[in-house]
Amino acid sequence: MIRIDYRSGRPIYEQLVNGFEKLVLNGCLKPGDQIPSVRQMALELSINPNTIHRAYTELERRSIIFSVKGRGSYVTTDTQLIRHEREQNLRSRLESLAAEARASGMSEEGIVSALQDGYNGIEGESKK
Amino acid sequence: MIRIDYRSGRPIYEQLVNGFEKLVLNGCLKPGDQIPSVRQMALELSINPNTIHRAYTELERRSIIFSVKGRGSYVTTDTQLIRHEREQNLRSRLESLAAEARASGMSEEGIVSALQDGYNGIEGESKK
Amino acid sequence: MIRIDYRSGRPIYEQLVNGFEKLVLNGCLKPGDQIPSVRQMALELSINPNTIHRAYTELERRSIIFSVKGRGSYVTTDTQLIRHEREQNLRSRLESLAAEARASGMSEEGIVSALQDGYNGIEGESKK
Amino acid sequence: MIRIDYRSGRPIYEQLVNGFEKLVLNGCLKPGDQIPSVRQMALELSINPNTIHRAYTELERRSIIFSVKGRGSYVTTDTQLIRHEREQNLRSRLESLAAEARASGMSEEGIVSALQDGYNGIEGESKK
DNA sequence: GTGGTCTAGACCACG
DNA sequence: GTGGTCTAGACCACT
Repeated sequence: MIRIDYRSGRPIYEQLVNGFEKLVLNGCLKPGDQIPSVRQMALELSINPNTIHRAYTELERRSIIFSVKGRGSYVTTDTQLIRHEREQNLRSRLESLAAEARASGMSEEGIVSALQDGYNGIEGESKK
Repeated sequence: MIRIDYRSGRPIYEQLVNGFEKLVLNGCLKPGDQIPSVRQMALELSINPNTIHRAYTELERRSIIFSVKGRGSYVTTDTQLIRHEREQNLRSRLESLAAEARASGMSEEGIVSALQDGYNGIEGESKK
Repeated sequence: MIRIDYRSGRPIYEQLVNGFEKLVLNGCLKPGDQIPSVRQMALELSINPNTIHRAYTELERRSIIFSVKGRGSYVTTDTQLIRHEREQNLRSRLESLAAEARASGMSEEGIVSALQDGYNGIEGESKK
Repeated sequence: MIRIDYRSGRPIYEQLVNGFEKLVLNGCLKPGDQIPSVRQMALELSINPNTIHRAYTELERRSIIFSVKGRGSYVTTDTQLIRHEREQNLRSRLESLAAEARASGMSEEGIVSALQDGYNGIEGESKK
């Protein structure tokens, strides 16, 4: 479900948080879905349970999941929040892409035009 | 220089091609730079030389590098082409991001606004 | 179907690519036709399957054929593309013949006149 | 110097005649050059000397070579004739190419334009 | 030493 | 069965 890159230098718990966040925003994990228990996850990935726990705590802090003592952890049922998160996520990706495009000398008009092409479904073969 | 993810299922040669392409478009590899020889690369990554060669062949087909028998392989000196590729690359990423945003129900105005914020350097601490 | 000249020094895979390209532009292979499988071709010509595969890959890159995993390889159904390729092919042959004629001291008028004779069907028994 | 394709079905002597003709028109064989003796040629190619002889006879009939009893065979010194042959050769190739182009539906203007591009040295990369 | 071609044989995913 | 990827090792041409 989630793959960890141990050589990337990025903290494992951060990779877990981003991984789950992505799955939820994706729709791969739907509101109310139960996610694997800390122990199960630890076994699957051969990772210390404390690391998993730290990731789940952060996800709960962000209200992306909620945990019920003795039962397990579940994806938030607040679809409003998910939608909002998804939009925030897209916004930040758009912003940084735009910043990168600017740094590469691309004009604002060029950026907007590319964006509109994508929005209006001009199926230019993306680079894959 | 380039890291291969052996578990991703993506062909190694493809990861190599994309990796080098990124380094060149980045500017990490500059026009005229010599890139590691097929055999050296094979040793570094513990990959069969044929696989490296396949990647280099594809890169040469795309005019991103050129190879000289008995000498080695070099980044293209055609800065025009690099600039053009970089712009195409940004364009396609913008387009697919816009398409994804649309699929998530984001309005066109929202997209353009996020984009302008990024372009004009509003440094929203992006989450990732 | 295609004959390989092993003593020519030209790579086998290149001869295969040119051979198939010619058959398709000729019309000997029609849009949608299935071409022999990699293994069958390898047996027929007593050539390593990898070499055949390399040729097919290049043909697919040029959109002259397309391959379907588990099914086989087929001539492109894009007749537009075939027509365009055929014209490009003729153009480049005309250009290089004209360049050769010029190098041999033939006048431009002479070339155009020969060309018109051929176009208008003066069936001079050509020597070959 | 000349390679024979035994599987092509074209008579060997004809391949020899065309081969020598090409070498002379090329300039690879210059006026006055001695060409290999019938016996030497027969040994080199492992071909019956009679076949070689037949080819030489035809070449002599066309005045492309001349033979001196007891001495050997030589390329004609009549540069006028070579030039003329070369031009005839080019003419016939132009004619048949034009006929082929017409059969493929190419317009006369297109043909003439391609030809002029080649004549005036527009170095479009030829297809190789 | 370099890149380029070819062979041989393995394993996978697809149908 | 099909195509696709990868490995291993050979030989060549070039410098």
